Amino acid sequence: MTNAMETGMNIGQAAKASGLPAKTIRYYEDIGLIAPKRDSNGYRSFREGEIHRLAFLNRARGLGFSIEDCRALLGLYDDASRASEDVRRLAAEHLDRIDARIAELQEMRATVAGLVDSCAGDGRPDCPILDDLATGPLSRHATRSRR
Amino acid sequence: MTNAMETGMNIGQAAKASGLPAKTIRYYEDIGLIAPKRDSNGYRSFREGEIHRLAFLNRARGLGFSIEDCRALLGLYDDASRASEDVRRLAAEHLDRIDARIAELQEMRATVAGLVDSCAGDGRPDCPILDDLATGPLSRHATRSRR
DNA sequence: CCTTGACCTTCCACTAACTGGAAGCGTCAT
DNA sequence: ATGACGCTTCCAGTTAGTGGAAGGTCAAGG
Repeated sequence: MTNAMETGMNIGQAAKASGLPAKTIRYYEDIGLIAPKRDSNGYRSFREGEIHRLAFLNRARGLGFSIEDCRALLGLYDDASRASEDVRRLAAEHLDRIDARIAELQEMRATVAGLVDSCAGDGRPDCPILDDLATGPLSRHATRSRR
Repeated sequence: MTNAMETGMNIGQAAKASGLPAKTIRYYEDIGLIAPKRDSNGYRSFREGEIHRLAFLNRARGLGFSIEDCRALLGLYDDASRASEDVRRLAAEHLDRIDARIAELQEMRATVAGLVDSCAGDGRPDCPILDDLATGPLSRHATRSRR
């Protein structure tokens, strides 16, 4: 049997229960993602609902959703009359961003791997990596798509 | 034959020639990556060497090297007695970081793609995405490797 | 009662790599 | 000389926290 009068966890307990560092929890309160009650001594008091929200945030952030995405997701989570379409769209857009980022990184990877391969990596100064950086194509601001 | 008295480009020309925005060039000077001379009117004056360095930076940044990596790479570039080993190691470490990041993103991608697939995305409120976020495993601070 | 140590509080500063904008000269063509 | 640019500096904001200082609170032990 648990106590009838649930007092709520303090931030250290909430951190353990949610998996988030206490600092991060305070930060999330600062930016309005959560709003725990305070005890008479000024300590934050987290109960089931808040812990849940924190775990939700931990998971969403772990999947790479931005803080603003998380804010929107929590809003939808709280809204019983939401349309799952809205949630799905948010996630699908995030998926697209992940895919774009992966593609970008894979392109970098290919180039950098080529450079590493081309370099002897010995004590001599000759280095195709530096040669390439010095004379290779201008990539970033010249060719990368604007958004 | 080019002019015997090279005057040097001003920042706008240097931006065009290097592919970097003027703002970024000023920033690179601030943090000590370049040190262009000044004309009598206070304008920066870039010549071949500086333009080259800027293009080098543009390319290295485009390959994802950090500013500090770039500083080190430029240092090696300037050092005729460098060992290509040092350059190669820098690049190889960067490659490892890229690979780690790609792996991380691919894991996110798989999970997010699964969530998107599972959601009807219609007008009804039922949403497996929110359900998963609310109850799924705590990923980030719970399981991710510390460094 | 007092102290010690582990919590908790707030607030300020710092991170990476820029980007935007304001205020104020310089330059050039009309 | 007037307007349109281009250049200068400096300040602020971006993302998502993290680190640390200064100080209040609480439970246990002496």
